[in-house]
Amino acid sequence: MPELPEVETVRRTVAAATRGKTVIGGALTRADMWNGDCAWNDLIPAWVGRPLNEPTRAGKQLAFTAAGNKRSPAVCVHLGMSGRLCMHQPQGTLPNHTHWWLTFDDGTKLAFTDPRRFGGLWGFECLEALQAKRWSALGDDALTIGPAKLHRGLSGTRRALKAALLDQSLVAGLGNIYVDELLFAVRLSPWTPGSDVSRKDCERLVRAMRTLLQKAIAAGGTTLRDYVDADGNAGGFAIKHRAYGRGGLKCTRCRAALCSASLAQRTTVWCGHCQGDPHQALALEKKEVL
DNA sequence: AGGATAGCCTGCGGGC
DNA sequence: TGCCCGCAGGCTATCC
Repeated sequence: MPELPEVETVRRTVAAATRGKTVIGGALTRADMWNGDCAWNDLIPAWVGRPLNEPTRAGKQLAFTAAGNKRSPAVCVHLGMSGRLCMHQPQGTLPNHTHWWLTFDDGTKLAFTDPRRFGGLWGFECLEALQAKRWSALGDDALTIGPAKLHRGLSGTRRALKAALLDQSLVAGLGNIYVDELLFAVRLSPWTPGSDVSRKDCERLVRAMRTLLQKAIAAGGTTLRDYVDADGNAGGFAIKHRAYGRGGLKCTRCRAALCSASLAQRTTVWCGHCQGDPHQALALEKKEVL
């Protein structure tokens, strides 16, 4: 499931795979996957005959523009749960559930494929419009947010730390996997109320967040099920999960059995011994622990 | 108005 | 073998 490192890996591999190529056409085969205020049919003529710029990323979203045109229309791609952006050879058939693609002058295609359709596409008249109308709702990117900003965001809420970190308007790019891994790494309970997280903890969170995400990017993204980069490669398994998906297994630090419960509608795994806090028991009384 | 919660959607794996 | 059910989850809409 694409989170920040996977999306960043896609961004880099798409950039490399489309470099030097010119857009000659494309197709949108599922109109309901397209949103925003610039229609696909109005956008594509402005792209034909031009190469793509290197895509930009905000959190888990990518933006594409065409080169050689200062006010090129922009397409925002959000992969959602099961979305993929892959290059396909001229003779290859596009996979099922391919909703949109671009064709390049060498016959290759860049295709957006999303079986579950939790992802989507948004067209805007230019990159600035995309940023103003869509990305303005995002918090600072998880790779660049500072401890002060994070602390401000958390201090105003009593909701659980995990729920807050999943909130893209607070910090953009984290998903279920990396939040569980991050909280395990810094030994904070996912149930800690946001406003109980100290400034010092925020400094540790920011440091650990950058380390974790950068390691995952260096490994080509972590992979569980659906994710592949633009070349169709699964992410490296160099990043071993220490919390995510390990409910009931032994903690790699203290050998205690890892706890698993639902928090913010997400399966959440943590070590009740290493990450325990006074709020946990109270919070869990209201929840059913699995 | 913050915060919790349903619903969207398909593929896959476990159980029978 | 094959079917059915439950689960996976990012985000939006809706309700409390």
